[in-house]
Amino acid sequence: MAQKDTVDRILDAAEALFAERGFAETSLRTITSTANVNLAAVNYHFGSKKALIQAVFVRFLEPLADSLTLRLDEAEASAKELSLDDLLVLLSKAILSAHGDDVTRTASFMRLLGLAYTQSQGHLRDYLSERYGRVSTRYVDLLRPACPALTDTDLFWNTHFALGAAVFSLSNYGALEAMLSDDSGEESKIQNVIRRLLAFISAGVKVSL
Amino acid sequence: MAQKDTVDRILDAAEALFAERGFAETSLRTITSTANVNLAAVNYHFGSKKALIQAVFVRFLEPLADSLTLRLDEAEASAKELSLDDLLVLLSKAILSAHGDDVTRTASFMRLLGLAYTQSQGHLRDYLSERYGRVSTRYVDLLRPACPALTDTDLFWNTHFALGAAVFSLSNYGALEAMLSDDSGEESKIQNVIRRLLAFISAGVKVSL
DNA sequence: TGTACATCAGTGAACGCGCGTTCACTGATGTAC
DNA sequence: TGTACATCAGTGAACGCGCGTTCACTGATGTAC
Repeated sequence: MAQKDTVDRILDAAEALFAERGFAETSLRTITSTANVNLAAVNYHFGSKKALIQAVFVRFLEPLADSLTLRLDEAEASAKELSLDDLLVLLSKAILSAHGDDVTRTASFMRLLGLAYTQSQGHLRDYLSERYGRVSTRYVDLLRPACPALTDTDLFWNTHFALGAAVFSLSNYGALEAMLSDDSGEESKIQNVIRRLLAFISAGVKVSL
Repeated sequence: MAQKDTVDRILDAAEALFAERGFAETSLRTITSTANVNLAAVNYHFGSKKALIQAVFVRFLEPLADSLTLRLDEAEASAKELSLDDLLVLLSKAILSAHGDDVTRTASFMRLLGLAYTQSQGHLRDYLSERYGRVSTRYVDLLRPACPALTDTDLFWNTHFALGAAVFSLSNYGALEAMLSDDSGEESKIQNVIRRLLAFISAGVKVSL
């Protein structure tokens, strides 16, 4: 077949359009016409719009969770202590490598994560935390010994500040990049921005009240 | 009159409901019935739903911009150098004092700011940056001498990381607080969280690549 | 002071529209005997 | 090998519904002379 099959075409279009406009603002008619697919195909393959939203997240997060689990296994097997920076680098590598270095797609998916938090997608939050709670808990548990000076409350808030910085800046990456004057050129390339972000987070997370 | 007048009741209901659910997910019917007001009153007083959204932002941001301008005037008149921490404290005091220490309302408004960034409210972004661009540019210009070690690009990205940490964590404050176990009690009071946030930001913003 | 008119906040009902979903249907492929 | 039936991806048209907006209208208050 010259084209990808229907299910993938729907997921591709939905992912891009949701990231661009949000969930409520993207209609099934827009998705299906972008995907060159019949309107009824979404309900045929996924059952509902809600289920389509979940499927978009699962398609992205499943490889990410696998990659993260694998890297954590390796790191723990090596038996040496994992520093905060080790853990940050590990996470960012897992995120970036999970989809074949398609950095743009990763950045645009960050928008979806941001939307999932801000928009009232309760069904999605519950679904994702049920499905990926284990690996994220495991990661946070490794953060504790890496930051021995911090109380649990310190760590809780600092990780959420860090999450906010990451989600917000990556999800607005396109708009932010456009704000920088053209002559800064190389400096704003996304890999550089991620290095900046990691440095920012690394400094912030270590702070205790 | 026993009740506030119609315009204020509409704005109160809209602010709360938008923050809770997002713009597209909140219908005029929900707003007007919450406000005990006729459905047509929104279009009568504001002209359209878009204009209502803008009015909600203006009602909150106008006192904030005034308060910030006043404090910047005072600080610059004192003629002593403003450190990064001086500037952060100044901004957070301006934000918190702009609405009579109603911290909860301030936190819920942060959700609206987050939504304005993530949801496709292009009209809103343009409108707000036209209206409040001057005072925010003035603030950023003061940040530069306070962080002499940073290049403009450093400062650009670091301020946006900081903005992300602030918007995300305050806008999800309710949900995050609920995640903390009950026995941490006082520790999560919002004033404490803001102190934590300022410390996090202060450390992060100083970082250069 | 009294009358005529203008202004304005607010109302109730209806408008057309785009939405997610449903349903009867088609046509291709696979399976049983 | 041939026929009958089942399965399944995909389709076109329609469904009812909730949405933002409009419009003719009411009733109270203010203004002019």
